[in-house]
Amino acid sequence: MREFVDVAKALSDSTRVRILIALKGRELCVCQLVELVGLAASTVSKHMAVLRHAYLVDFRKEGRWAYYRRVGRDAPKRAQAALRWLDSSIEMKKGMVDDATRLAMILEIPVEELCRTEK
Amino acid sequence: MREFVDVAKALSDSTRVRILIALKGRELCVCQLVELVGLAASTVSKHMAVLRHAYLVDFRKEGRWAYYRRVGRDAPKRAQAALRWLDSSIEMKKGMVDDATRLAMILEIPVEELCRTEK
DNA sequence: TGGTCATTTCGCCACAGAACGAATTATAGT
DNA sequence: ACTATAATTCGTTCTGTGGCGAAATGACCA
Repeated sequence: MREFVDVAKALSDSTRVRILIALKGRELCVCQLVELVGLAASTVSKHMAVLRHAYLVDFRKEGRWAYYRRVGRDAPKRAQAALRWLDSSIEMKKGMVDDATRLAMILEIPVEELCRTEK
Repeated sequence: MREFVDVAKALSDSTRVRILIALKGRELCVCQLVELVGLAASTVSKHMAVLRHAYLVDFRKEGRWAYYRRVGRDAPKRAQAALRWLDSSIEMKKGMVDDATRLAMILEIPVEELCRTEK
């Protein structure tokens, strides 16, 4: 019950949903997510903490970078069910398409270059 | 997308989740829901408006009473999928059992009597 | 050891939303 | 028509959360 509501809360913000959709089938670095959603790094980091606590994402640190990915089969069932619900509910339209093309462009750029703070 | 987040928001409050669980397989009057969750009628009414706008519940008015029920097959797919997700995620434990027995007691009382304001 | 840089944590502000009681609306009964 | 009452809407208060920039953390490099 408590856990269910926590997961629902995690899914009840459009930025977090955009991130989860972007993470479908791939892992992404924080700086790539920052570029995708166009918010401050601290804000994105906070969002990722929310997703982590709901067991919707996992991450690994590689040097200075943190790569986030969706949780796998070892995650709680409610998290997997939530991701299935998300994927089955989202239709590709409006903002989603924009994100998809934007993400494609981001993936073109090497991470080392993308993360340069100046830009 | 927008719609998905709205549904997720509707599910991200424990009172609303309790109500949706109570509504599984039956319709309930507002005064019964008030009795169940123990909140002010105005608060419950607002919760029901949120659930309505997310297309998770429907209602019919019978005289002074308003009977709420879960939406049926004619509702948006995302709403039905959300309810399926809810049902599959909730396990009967802790607060849920309390609600179940409490609801059983409430159902014993005729609505006309239950809605008497004095009590 | 010191400097740079990606990420997170902290402190703050602004707004969304959950709660209540009071006022309003609508229906039933007299 | 008047009263009673179930439900909703309104106005208010308070807590929770999203946003940012600044400071702290931790890793790499020189």
